[in-house]
Amino acid sequence: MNAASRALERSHVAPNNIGRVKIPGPHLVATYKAGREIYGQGDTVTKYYQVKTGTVRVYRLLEEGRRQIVSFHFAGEVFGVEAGSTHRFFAAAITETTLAVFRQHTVKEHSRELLGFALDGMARAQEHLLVVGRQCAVERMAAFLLDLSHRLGRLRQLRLPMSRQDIADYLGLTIETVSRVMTKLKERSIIALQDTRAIDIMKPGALRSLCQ
Amino acid sequence: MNAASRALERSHVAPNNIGRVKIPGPHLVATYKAGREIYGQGDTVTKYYQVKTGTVRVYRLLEEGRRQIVSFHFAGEVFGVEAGSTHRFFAAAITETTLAVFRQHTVKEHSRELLGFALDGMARAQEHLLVVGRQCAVERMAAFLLDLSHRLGRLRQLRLPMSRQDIADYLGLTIETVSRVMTKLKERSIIALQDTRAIDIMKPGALRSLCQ
DNA sequence: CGGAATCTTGACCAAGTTCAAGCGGTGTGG
DNA sequence: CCACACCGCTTGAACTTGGTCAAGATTCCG
Repeated sequence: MNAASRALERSHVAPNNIGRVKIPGPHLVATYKAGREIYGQGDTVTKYYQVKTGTVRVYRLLEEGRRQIVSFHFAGEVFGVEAGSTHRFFAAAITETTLAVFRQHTVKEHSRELLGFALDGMARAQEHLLVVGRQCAVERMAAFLLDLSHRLGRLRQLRLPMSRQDIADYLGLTIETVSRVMTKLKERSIIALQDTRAIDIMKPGALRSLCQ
Repeated sequence: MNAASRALERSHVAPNNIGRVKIPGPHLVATYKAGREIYGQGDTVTKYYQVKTGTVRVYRLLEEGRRQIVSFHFAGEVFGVEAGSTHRFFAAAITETTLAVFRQHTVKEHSRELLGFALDGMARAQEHLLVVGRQCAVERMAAFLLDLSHRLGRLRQLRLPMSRQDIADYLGLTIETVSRVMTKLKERSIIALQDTRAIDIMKPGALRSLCQ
């Protein structure tokens, strides 16, 4: 297949095209304490949300205590836009979070702006799928850390808002594996840890070559 | 978490809301032989497509010959709508396929209809992610077969348009594992195989209880 | 009929999970 | 102020699932 020979650069989902965009129209601002649920699976869709500060996780609970986190959302990012009339996932604040809340009264008249969010969400889910479907544990962590550093402002120093359990459930791993991979990256001096949540990316190049 | 106690019925992505919809506007009809590429990663996005007959796979090639199939598309389904101006995946015909081809000149004026496709694509990718991230091999196959039977018209008898390799690359497994799981399902009389591509779902209930 | 795909099966192996114990920080109550 | 329990994280050892490698079987065609 000649297609294979084409340049396949890692495509990060355009992080800035809706980044800190101010969405026009009236909205409320709501604050959620860490751990608070924003909406639940089965709830009627009436609003969508833009993170002002904090971090949100969108996830599904499966039987036997399994959980899959579908996406994290940071400042500027939009979530809660869905295909049907009821939410198919749960959303919760990870840290204390403030949200701009928009009414979704007439999806039709907002379709132009919503389209961007939907396409972005689709792209994110697809890239995520790639990582979870075809990469090993180290590659997943590398991809995750790079994505995070991009979305939090291309920083070398990261402060993780989420727990190891959240990371594990996002990457389709166990908490123990996440921990072991962290240790391995630390041993190779690819990252450094101030404490468990404060990560320093020492060798971004090494991370990049790991995940692709 | 009280959220966990809510009814969590398996949410199949609404298969019919854009199913066989006739999209208004001028379009070409194009035919692709089995295996032919429809677009490649990096190509400029100028069109989007609705399958009239046949089956399409959308995928990415990774290093070391790894491949992840992001989605399959059957008659009536739309693909090729993307966030950016270049395609982030490859698309190819699996069997001989005819497509209705729509120009995407002004995304803005089509945003209302495109929104539906984008939301649908997002939902599909998210459900897929769930399967690949948190289910074992048997559960993945079960989910796959059920999804397929829904989308091909809630049939008991399926004719798989794709190879074992395609299924493996869709589910994040190897071809050998797919084969072994098929055999196991056959041994348990949950499915029956006329030939490798013709599947009879004997116990849909058993399949359903397997995948969740 | 022969040759090439495609698929199945088996034996072995490795990555990641499971289970269990220990560490370190934090908060609480005696 | 210290003791103790709790929580999140790390580490180790045993185990399991699915991957790898290799050999056959089956189908598809020319």
